[in-house]
Amino acid sequence: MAAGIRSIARHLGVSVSTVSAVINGHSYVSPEMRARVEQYLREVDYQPNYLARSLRRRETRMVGLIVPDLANSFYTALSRGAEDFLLARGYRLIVADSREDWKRQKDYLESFCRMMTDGILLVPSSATKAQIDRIPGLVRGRPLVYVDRSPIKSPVDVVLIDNSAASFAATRHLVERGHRRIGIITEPISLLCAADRLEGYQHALKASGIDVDQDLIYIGNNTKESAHEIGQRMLSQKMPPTAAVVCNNIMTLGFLSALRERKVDVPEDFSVIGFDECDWSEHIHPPLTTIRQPAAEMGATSARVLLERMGDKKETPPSTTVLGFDLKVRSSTAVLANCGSISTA
Amino acid sequence: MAAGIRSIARHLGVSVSTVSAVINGHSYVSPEMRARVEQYLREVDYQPNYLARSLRRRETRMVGLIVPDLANSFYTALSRGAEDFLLARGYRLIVADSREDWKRQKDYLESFCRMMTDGILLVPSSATKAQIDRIPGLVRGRPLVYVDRSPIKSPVDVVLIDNSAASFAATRHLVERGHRRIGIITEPISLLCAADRLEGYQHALKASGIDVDQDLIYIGNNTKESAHEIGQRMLSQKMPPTAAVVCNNIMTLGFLSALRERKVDVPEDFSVIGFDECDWSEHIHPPLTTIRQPAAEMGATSARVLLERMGDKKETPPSTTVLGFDLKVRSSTAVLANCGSISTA
DNA sequence: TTGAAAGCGCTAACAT
DNA sequence: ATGTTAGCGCTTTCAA
Repeated sequence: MAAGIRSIARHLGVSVSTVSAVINGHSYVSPEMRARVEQYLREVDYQPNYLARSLRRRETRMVGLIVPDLANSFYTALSRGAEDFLLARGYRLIVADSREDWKRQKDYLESFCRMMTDGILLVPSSATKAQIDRIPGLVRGRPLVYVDRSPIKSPVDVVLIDNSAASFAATRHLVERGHRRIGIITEPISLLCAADRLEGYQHALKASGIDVDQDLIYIGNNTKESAHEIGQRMLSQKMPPTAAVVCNNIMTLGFLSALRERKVDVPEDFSVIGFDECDWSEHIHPPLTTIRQPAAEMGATSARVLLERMGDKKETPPSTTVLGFDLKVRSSTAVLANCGSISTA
Repeated sequence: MAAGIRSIARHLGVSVSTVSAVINGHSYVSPEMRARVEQYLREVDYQPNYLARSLRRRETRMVGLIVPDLANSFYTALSRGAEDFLLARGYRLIVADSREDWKRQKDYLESFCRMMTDGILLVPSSATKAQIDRIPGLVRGRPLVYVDRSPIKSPVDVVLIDNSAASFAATRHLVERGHRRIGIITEPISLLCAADRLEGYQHALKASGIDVDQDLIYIGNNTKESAHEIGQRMLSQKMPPTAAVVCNNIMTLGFLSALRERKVDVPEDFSVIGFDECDWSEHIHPPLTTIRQPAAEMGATSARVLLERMGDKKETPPSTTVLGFDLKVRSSTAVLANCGSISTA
């Protein structure tokens, strides 16, 4: 159907290599010849077949990105950051959504390899240690960089924020508001990101002379539902906390709805601080205090690191790039009104 | 690097076609041979090169989807619906984000063609009529279906809801709450979707004996910012409306923030009804009354229509598939407290 | 400056 | 049941 280089050459009475040369802007083609070919190329609106080109060139100029939840606007922002950076350098970005599912992630990793993407950006989904260790093998030597989350001790490049410090800041913010019983709702701690956040939280408590209470540490799975369930459970405890740091913005929504159901007012009765800035962060009730991660920058930076790795012949050892974060204080965190006791059903 | 079919054949002392036959599950290979080959395939963890396979087979089993705003969860839901449907049928989905930008959309359309996707799902970005008319040409005969939005009178398959009826229902809901001055914040009316919504709105007003006031029709560009600016302008009018239907969920957020700035309380002073259900719809203040579109179903249905079109040799005329919607009433729409006058700065 | 020809890794006739 | 071979559409030596 679509005109190929061959038929074009035949039509023009020139060789395929000449046509190819003008398509690829090689300099030795005579101006007249170039004009004639270009003219015709435009006429038939020639579109190169990337399959053939990539097969021959042995590069696709595509990079794949896998995120655990594309419905989470943190990851769409990250994706746009990476896309813009790559587009400006002649690469296309293919994004895939693992939905926090190991199988899906594995399939995408495999697909990307089969599609011959030149490199892979991965926000690993939570998984078992054994699964996580399989990742480097799955990409079969292709350049890979972990973004936002990373395995504990990884043999590949990583780009993320200082999650420990971020969580420390969040927790300290709550302590400064007078809270002593502070909970944390975290992701499964199979990944460094979650482990660091937990660590920062514990560190902040200790630094303030508060004992870490294991009953105040809740593990969710990054869904609204799990956070909702955690909220229910939390409020049924004998001594519920008066504040919580929630490590994922989707979980924040689920947690807030549990509080609302139990008629626990935020921030009068309970303070909440979330991770990641969203479209709706300032629109929900009450406007949410959050730890803001530079999502777009994270995407762009990881793309840069990946491109560097791709162009690196001398096996430079894996790098770790740490980005900044900041605390955006809104209305969801406040000094407790009736210190110490909150109404639970 | 990666083992190819050729080196595998050589290693096994068999021909490439035999290896190819077992890879593709052709039945005429003897059980022993099959076992031996499969065994080795597993051993080296053979991954077929999709570029080569697709080039040869002249099909990629990939379909491309372009949405205007991936940060809008309506479109991520749509995308997941399409992805699940396609995956189950052996197709992969590539999603791209045009960011409501014609140039980006055009580039992706072109990219998809060059990548030889077998079909394309398109939620067209708003654009000029001339641009929209170019779309069928850009895909160069590739199967295409418009999703959610479509050009007025399109020569290709379309899947959407009855936007006119949806907007009618939204407007009527407001009328039933006693509102007479009702505004509509819509997308650029270059596409049928927006035109229909405007039409449904006007129809509902007329059906209730209310004159359509051109000053109550606002055209935004699907960004928070544009809706915020519209909100400002609206509240500065001599006779502002007391309610509005907002045709896009991102614009709803921007519009609400304008109301908040002007200290106009929702729903006491002003009622708002939005389009599309989001994670945060029930979490914002106040919980939002919305028209719910079946996003995932829309994705799946459009994928089905596309596959049918792809497998259709006899040029069946373009179809239009209309999906249902419903009205989810929450707290953002109410009877006006102080009928008729609202406080504007 | 242009052309001829050899593949990239795979599939699918077409032999055998 | 297995092997030989001709491409898919392109890029890229290499020769002319």
